[in-house]
Amino acid sequence: VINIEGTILAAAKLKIIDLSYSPGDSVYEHGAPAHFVYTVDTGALCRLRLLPEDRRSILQFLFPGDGFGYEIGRHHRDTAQALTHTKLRAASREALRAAAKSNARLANLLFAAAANAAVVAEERADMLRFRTATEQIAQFLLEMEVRLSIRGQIDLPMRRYHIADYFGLTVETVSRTITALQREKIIEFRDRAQYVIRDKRRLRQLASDASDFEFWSILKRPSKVRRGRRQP
Amino acid sequence: VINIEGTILAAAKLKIIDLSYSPGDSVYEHGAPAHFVYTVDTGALCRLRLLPEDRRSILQFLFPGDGFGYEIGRHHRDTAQALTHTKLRAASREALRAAAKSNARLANLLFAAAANAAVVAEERADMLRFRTATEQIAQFLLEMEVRLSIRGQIDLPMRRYHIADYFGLTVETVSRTITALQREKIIEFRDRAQYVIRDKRRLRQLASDASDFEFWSILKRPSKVRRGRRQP
DNA sequence: CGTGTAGTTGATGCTCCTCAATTTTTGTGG
DNA sequence: CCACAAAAATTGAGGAGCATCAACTACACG
Repeated sequence: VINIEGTILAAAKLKIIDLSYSPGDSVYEHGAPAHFVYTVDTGALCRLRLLPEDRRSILQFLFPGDGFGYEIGRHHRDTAQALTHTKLRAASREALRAAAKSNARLANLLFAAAANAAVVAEERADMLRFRTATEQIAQFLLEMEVRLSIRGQIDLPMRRYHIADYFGLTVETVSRTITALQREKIIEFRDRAQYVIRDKRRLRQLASDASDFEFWSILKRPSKVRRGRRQP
Repeated sequence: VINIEGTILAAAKLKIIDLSYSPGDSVYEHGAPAHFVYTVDTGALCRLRLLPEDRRSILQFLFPGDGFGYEIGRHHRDTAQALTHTKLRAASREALRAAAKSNARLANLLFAAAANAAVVAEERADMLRFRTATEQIAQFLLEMEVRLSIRGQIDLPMRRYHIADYFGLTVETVSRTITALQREKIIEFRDRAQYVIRDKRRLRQLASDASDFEFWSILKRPSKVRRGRRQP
């Protein structure tokens, strides 16, 4: 949940362990004892939760600099999974807690990190409530550019179904939306992972309001556009 | 965001101010300088955010014992509004911060409160993603019973549109759902505010899975297809 | 080569929203 | 206390957005 960054671990003067994971590996699983806190050195991960009926909910994608793994209770409430080859640095949660007990400065850093996490989580709840699929995915593509782009080229570490589970959509909707954005020449995918933003102004506009984006009609354009109403 | 409870304020030995509000009064508004943190003594409030196009988003309902108003930055990011006659206790945010700087125990209490707020916010984001209107409202009615019931009778301090803005639904959907629950004799409303839970078992069941609830049963045939399967 | 996984595309329909009309409740002044 | 206006809540019809189901393509890997 909470972004325990490298600066915090340095302030605590804790012993750091280096870890390495391959795509698909779990750093920890739901229900496991929460012994460590982690920060991402290189690579990409996601925090997820399994729901009834084979659904998954992805809480967060994690990139270099992000922290995760801190729990209030004794056990992890989520699962952390590597998306690519990933290197982490870990420190003992108990040692961190013990250090915070006598070190007011450290405790205040932790407080600030947790308060920030709460704000971010509330913002996200807001996003999920009111934005359409197109708005959310446009926003997502913009954010991934900020974090991942190399000379304008973005290499997505996650699959379509990760994006779907992050927003509570289906893979079909994600696919259709991305296809529509390509047809409009707003983005361009070289393969399934690599893309370039061609029209950032329109993408930004879509991220804030997709109401004038005629999503389905664009998809149906090759064939005749049927506006005929369904019979009751 | 963060639940700064009375116990925390007591630990900080801060000067406490007593405040009183009438229904509709704002405790603070979006953009105002964040000078104080508050705990609810009596009454009910909500934290909300105004969105484009006359939409509102209610982040949280607040009842006796709940804390609110703490901000990371210098200004409030939300608005806090009284729903009923309300009494609050307030303390200076700066004084709290200053006390935490030298008091590691206090700083750790603040950290725990913030970490808890982050967990709650993440849970809520999850709720909003995957649950239907019926599931969310059933859950809501159960939670209000826990916090507000007096001898089995619940007196809702909020309007229908507050509930709608809390879940990102419309008042019409909230109204239809509540009417359906009454029709099924699961709950019973005396007036718009006061209700009694008549069949808690079924309400609990609906809160976790409303797929077999024949919601539009009067108008439409029930569907036997459940949402959310993903199997080849 | 088959087999499996990821992704795309199409047809159909459920859930909830929008708009509009109506009823009920609340608040105010005579 | 009632009359009246304003606000809140309910009800109905129809449509938008996304899910579901199904079929198909593309690619990886033994």
